[in-house]
Amino acid sequence: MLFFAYRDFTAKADQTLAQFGFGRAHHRVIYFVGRNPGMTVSDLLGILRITKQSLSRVLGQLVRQGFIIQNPGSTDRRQRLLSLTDKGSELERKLTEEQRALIARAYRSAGADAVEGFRKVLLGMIEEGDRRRFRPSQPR
Amino acid sequence: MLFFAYRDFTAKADQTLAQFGFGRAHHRVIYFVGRNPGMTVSDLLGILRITKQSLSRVLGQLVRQGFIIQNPGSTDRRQRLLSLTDKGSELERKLTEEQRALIARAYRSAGADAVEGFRKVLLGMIEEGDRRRFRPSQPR
DNA sequence: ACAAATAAGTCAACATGGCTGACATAAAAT
DNA sequence: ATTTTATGTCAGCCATGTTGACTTATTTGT
Repeated sequence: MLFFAYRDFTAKADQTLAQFGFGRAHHRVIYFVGRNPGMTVSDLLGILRITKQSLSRVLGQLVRQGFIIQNPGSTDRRQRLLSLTDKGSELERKLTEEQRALIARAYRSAGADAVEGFRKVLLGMIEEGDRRRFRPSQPR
Repeated sequence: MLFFAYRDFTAKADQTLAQFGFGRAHHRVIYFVGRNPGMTVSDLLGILRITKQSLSRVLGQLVRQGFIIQNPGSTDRRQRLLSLTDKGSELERKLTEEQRALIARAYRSAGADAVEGFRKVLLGMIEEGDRRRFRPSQPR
């Protein structure tokens, strides 16, 4: 079920991304930066669990094409804090909108109790250390 | 949440697969053939939503290395019905066992009601045509 | 103050698993 | 007898992962 749900969850966004010459890897970056403005590159690497060489390819494209900006950290100036530009936010909204619609439909047809259960089980599948992201209203 | 859950759900199996020189694509084939013994290549293509050229690469390896056998269809002899060999079943069990443990843990900590909700929501996310696979005890 | 550690980036080469397009074969359907 | 279908194959391209080696700027620790 997870396979089917994930397959269908990503299908539409993938189409939209293709129009920009982007792939799912770009979407992940846009998504997480959008939800954690000012996050560091290390943070992102820790979430995605890919190498910095892999990340740098997609991140570099997004920066060069003006979807993401990097600002030096205020306390630690080695860091390059990531945020979406307006252009980046627009794309993020567009992509997430489609997925939100799909999720919303599933939520409506399943009911509020089901949604709570859904989140509970998903949370239980996630590695201990990352669960806190979903507890109060922590970074996602 | 889906991203994190999927990431962690696949992590362990990916390690095991790597020991065999396989990837996630092989796992998908082994998984679906294991649950639908005697399925056709077309069936599998329809589930995975990839091209036959992509499938043939991984399927070919699995067949040549004796994890899957192909038998001509009885009514339609153009078909090559797919099943796991004993060797294939063994690998399938090994892979699924790890994932089953993870799911079981999540289920236990979330409770039976949550599980029902989880399945309901997932089902709602899946494209209409594929939902029937999960209704009674149809092919998955 | 200096050495070591850290955050980020870069170059190069390689692997996996998607894709398109063209074509082949056997069997079934018309 | 012809066309369609199920499957497979070859060749080449692209996206996105990997390792390994090395650079630069900045911070940390002694």
